[in-house]
Amino acid sequence: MPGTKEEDFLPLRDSVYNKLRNAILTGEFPPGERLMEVHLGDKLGVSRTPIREAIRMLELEGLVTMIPRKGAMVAQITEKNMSDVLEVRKALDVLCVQLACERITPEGITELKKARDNFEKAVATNDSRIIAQADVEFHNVIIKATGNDRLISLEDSLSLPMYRYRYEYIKDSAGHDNLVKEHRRIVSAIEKRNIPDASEAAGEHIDNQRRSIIRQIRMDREEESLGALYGKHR
Amino acid sequence: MPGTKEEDFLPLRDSVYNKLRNAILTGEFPPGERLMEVHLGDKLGVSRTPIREAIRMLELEGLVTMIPRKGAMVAQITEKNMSDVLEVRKALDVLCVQLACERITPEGITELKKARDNFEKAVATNDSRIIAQADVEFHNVIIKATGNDRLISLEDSLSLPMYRYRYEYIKDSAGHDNLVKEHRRIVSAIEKRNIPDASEAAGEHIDNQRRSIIRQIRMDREEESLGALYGKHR
DNA sequence: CCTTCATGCTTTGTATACATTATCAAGCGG
DNA sequence: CCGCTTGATAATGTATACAAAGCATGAAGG
Repeated sequence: MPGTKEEDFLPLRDSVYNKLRNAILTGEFPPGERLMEVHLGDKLGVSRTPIREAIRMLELEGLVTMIPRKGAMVAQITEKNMSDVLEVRKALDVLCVQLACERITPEGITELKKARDNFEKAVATNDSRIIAQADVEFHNVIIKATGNDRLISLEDSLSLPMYRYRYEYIKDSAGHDNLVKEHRRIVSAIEKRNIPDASEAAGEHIDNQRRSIIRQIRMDREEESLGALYGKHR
Repeated sequence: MPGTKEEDFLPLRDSVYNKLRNAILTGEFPPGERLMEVHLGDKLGVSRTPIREAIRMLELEGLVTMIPRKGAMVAQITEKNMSDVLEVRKALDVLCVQLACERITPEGITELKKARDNFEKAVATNDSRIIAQADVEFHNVIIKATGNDRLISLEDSLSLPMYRYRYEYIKDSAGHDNLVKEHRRIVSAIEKRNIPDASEAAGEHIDNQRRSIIRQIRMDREEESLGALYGKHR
């Protein structure tokens, strides 16, 4: 009884996809790591076919880069790259709260408040992992409230590349009070269906995230250069 | 010497992808058509493997729907679906012109004006195919001017589903004067780097498109019902 | 000593064979 | 006559075998 979940019922390619995605997001597979089909298939106990399909999915989400006849590697995280994603996400997050203002149902509002409270409880634990999880769920409630399926899937895939920085972002943000305040403001604006206020709050929320992530990337880069100086590379 | 282009050098999966995409966009494969791997492979003279990979790509772009263990079919176009896409595209198109206002180079402006003039010349021909092509190129200039790679690829894939309606949209829009006027306004606003004006113009541009496409979908649906009444189905 | 070409190994691209599952129809039973 | 079960069939899921291309290594020649 391996898997211990319903994992046994979903196709191998999805199972492989989940495993690879996790490995990338947690940093087990660092940027630049080559993804070789036979090797991975060997490691995961499946053939090349599901591996290939999983890698294709990851490519479309921007987590891996493929070069024809050369192979796939974990996508490099550049400042430009992340900046591009965040620019788009800002526009879409603002759209999300706007649509949520217009369309959220009373049940949705209840759910949203619950997610907000949940987040505050998570913050109290001071455990990055729990906080990150609660944060994702909070945003998912808003996104779902838009009722726009395309928007939902886009937000999902644009969030992925940043999860590699989520823990640091959570840890970093000096005192989580800011996050809590921002969430409260968003909830209150959506509840009052105040579109301008909600838009502004969502925009600032992303801007803060951007600042934190960009700083993190710059730190990583410096660390890397230092490592190179000391011959730690290779 | 088939292909007559460099098609012979790109992987089979990409070649298959292009062919299938075209067949869907031109309506040769109507919505609901099942895409069976063996059949397609037989028809195109390749094995199932490249077919599968091409279908996966099309799925990620929303042109086909896959159901595990059941197969793939050409995505149904519903009003909701198209409305969802257009809602997102409005936000992204507005973002495009905003960024273009900030970042476009003098060469970009020259190129933009050229694209605008080109479009007006295309309109003069009164040939839907030429007009549609010029319209796409005009928008591509703006999108490229943003310098945001992620935005570029997103716009690309969100435009695809609507190409199925592009010809009708072009034909439909009562006198193309409106389109010409809108393009002129956008160009002028970008040139002056007037973000509010550019945003408004881009927003209206999409709203017009939305109206036209929604109308078209409703007409299609009625036609379909009529066909059913007369027993034309199946 | 450097450059270049050839050769072999590694890896991806493609085809095909085998396994599994969903669908449909026919037959049996109520 | 209706419904359930069961089996045949056809399609997808997965594995593997074969082809071709890229890259590195090394040897030979200048």
